Amino acid sequence: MKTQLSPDRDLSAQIAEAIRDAIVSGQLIVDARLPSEAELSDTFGVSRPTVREALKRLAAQSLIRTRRGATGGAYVNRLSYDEAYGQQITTSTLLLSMNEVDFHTACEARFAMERACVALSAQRRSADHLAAMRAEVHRQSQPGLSDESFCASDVAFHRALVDGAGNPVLSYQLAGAVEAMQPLMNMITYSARPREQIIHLHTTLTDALENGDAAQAETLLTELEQITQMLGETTLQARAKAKG
Amino acid sequence: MKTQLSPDRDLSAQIAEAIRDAIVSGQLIVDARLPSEAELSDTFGVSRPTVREALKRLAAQSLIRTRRGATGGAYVNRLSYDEAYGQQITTSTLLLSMNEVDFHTACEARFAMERACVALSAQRRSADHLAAMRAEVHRQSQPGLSDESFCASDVAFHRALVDGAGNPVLSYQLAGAVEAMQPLMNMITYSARPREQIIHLHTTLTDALENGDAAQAETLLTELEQITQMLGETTLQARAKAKG
DNA sequence: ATACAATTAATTGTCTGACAATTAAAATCG
DNA sequence: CGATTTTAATTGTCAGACAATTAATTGTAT
Repeated sequence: MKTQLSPDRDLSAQIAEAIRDAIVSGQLIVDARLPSEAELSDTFGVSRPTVREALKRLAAQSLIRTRRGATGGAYVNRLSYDEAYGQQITTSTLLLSMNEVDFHTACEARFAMERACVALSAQRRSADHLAAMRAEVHRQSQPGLSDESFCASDVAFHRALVDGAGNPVLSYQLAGAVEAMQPLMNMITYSARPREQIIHLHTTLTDALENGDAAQAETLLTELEQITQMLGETTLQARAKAKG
Repeated sequence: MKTQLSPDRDLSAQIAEAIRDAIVSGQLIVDARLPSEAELSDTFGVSRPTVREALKRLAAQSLIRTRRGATGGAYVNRLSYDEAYGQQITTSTLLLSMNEVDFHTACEARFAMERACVALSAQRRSADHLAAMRAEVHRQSQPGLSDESFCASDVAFHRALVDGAGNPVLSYQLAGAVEAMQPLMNMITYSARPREQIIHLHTTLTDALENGDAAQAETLLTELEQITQMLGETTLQARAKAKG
């Protein structure tokens, strides 16, 4: 662990960086215990508050966890898929909202990525995945469902589709991306007619995966994208009209 | 901003959460200035070090930036694509290394996602993208190139391919994913024969994009994946042999 | 000897108060 | 009016203290 600090940059940031490097490079392995705050103060030649600020930076990225008490201290955290999702989602969500990504771009990206794993899903999806998808389709066809709930169910449907590919890396990347786009997708108002269309496409898509027909599944996803794009456009136009 | 803190959880974590919520929900907009540390201490009823730990947590996620001086303070940060990349890459890299994702899975995910945008690239790639790709192919054919450099150039090539899709969301998601897999891809040793094959596929792939032939581009990517998978397997077998 | 209780030590969490460094604005002076 | 100095506000860092928590150790009674 590098202990040479330059005095002109934030000390806590440099210390956090040094420890992060040690973790990423494998010098500090999972569940390894870091020196106590007092020891770190000594080795880096800074005060304990400064060390603590550094440790909080790392804790914010789920790189370490801390525990009080006799055998307490800071331990290198095994980054779980769930934690990683969470961070990716907040990051992506902020990125999309702050940089004013338009609906069209977000939608295009989402469906492009989904098409990426539909071929694998057609080969590997389990009965559980198909059941989960059909369950969501059923929920979507319930009368009186709010737009938000319909949208949430839509996400769950696509999540099952993605998980069907049986590749955790793909699931991780896509789930993060799809969830991050939720705020944008949530702007849509789903009236009765498009809901019918979407539900029909979802049903057919599930059938296609059951039959291992990847090509048809891709075509159906493209159709879904077109409907979604149209709905988004309509919604935006309606808003612009209400505004002006 | 919620100021009600429960005494049994980390105060700095709760404060960070409260401010983060205010940012994500839009109560605090980009470039808004947070109250000074002294003011935050008062409103939350905690000491300044505690407030500072909370702010460092947010800074670690690039949610705020701080500046010293008269008009200094903590400001809500506009998350840039670069910062978001950086965070996604460290998170994904750690996730892959700590959870022992195998080469096959990582490789499959990478190429699946690349196929996701090749269709768009075939439509939209500019002359600049094609030029960048050809430049990397040229570098790859230089004699005496180290495996690591070859690999880095490979990433640059695929990065140009992805950017060619002209969708910043797609670029962001994919660039992060591809870079995170670098440590795994770097294990490969590229001997002369596979290099030739790869370079040939890269050239043909560039041509396909230039001609707008999406179908052929996808096929070529699949061939590239097969070669990469084979190389990975060979490398791993060689390592296992050397070990045992 | 064993089960249970009290003590102890190590460690993080928090507070107080102080001073240094930095920065922009305000005041001063030529 | 322009350049320089002063001032005020703010973050960065430090030192020392005490509270809270936790596990190990010690002590004690059965």
